[in-house]
Amino acid sequence: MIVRIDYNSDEAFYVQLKNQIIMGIATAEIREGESLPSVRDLAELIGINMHTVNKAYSILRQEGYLKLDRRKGAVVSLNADRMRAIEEIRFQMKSVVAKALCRDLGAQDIHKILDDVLEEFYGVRSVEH
Amino acid sequence: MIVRIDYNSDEAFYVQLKNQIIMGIATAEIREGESLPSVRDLAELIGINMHTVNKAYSILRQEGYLKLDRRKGAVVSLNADRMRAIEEIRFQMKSVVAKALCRDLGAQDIHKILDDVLEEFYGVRSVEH
DNA sequence: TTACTGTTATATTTTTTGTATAACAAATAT
DNA sequence: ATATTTGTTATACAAAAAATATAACAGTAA
Repeated sequence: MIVRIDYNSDEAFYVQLKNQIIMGIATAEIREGESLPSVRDLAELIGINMHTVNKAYSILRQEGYLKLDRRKGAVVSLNADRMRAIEEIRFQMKSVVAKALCRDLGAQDIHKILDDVLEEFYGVRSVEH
Repeated sequence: MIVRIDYNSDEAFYVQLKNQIIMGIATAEIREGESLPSVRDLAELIGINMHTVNKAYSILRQEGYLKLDRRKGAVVSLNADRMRAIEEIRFQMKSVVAKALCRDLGAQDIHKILDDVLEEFYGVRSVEH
């Protein structure tokens, strides 16, 4: 699992980390049941504070991506409220579509972009989800 | 143009405002050449500070959604670098797709969501873009 | 003139973010 | 049993971002 923090980004460290872990789960780099590095290890690995990693992990648990266990550490466990998750996805999709429409992209154009991104993901994924 | 600030959101006021204006342009509630309320008016209308509105307007200009004119105020003017805009759209689309894949949504499911959102937009739009 | 535009400057307060040090309880390993 | 490692919590602090407040300027329009 490759994690890279962009110090020049306008996104907070914990947000970048959170999103990259979601990417890792989506691409099956990290699979359900597997553990992530401990908060201390990952913090030292990427050169940030322990509590920043802990914040990302906590939010990922709250949003239903992880299960935090003292025994095994942070384990991928996708048991979120699926309805709530899809609502959030719709909300974000709406934002993307709005920007696309502003640039005079049509429905076909946006579907094409979605297909490109999907292909990018499927190409990376080692096993079907 | 309806603008609504969610005080409980984790998004900054100026980000919420920025996104809602983009939505307004996408749905053609505000059309190219039309003016938005002045920074002072909009600030008072939604109950936030003038500078917060000004920040949203400035960023929207920088990202190529508005043209700011002392005469006419903030005018919708979509003359952004299209390549750059589409890159940004792809980046955000990638984030959406990642979350969707984590919830075991397939390509068809995501295309369906996209279609729903598009229909929502087209339904609202008074004239073709 | 008078009033309105975006814009800039300055200052202050509040919130968020990131870091630092420390400790606790549960589980694991040696 | 001892030592180590887990997530977790608490506290404190510094830095940055966000939001507000007041004021002023230059261009425009009625």
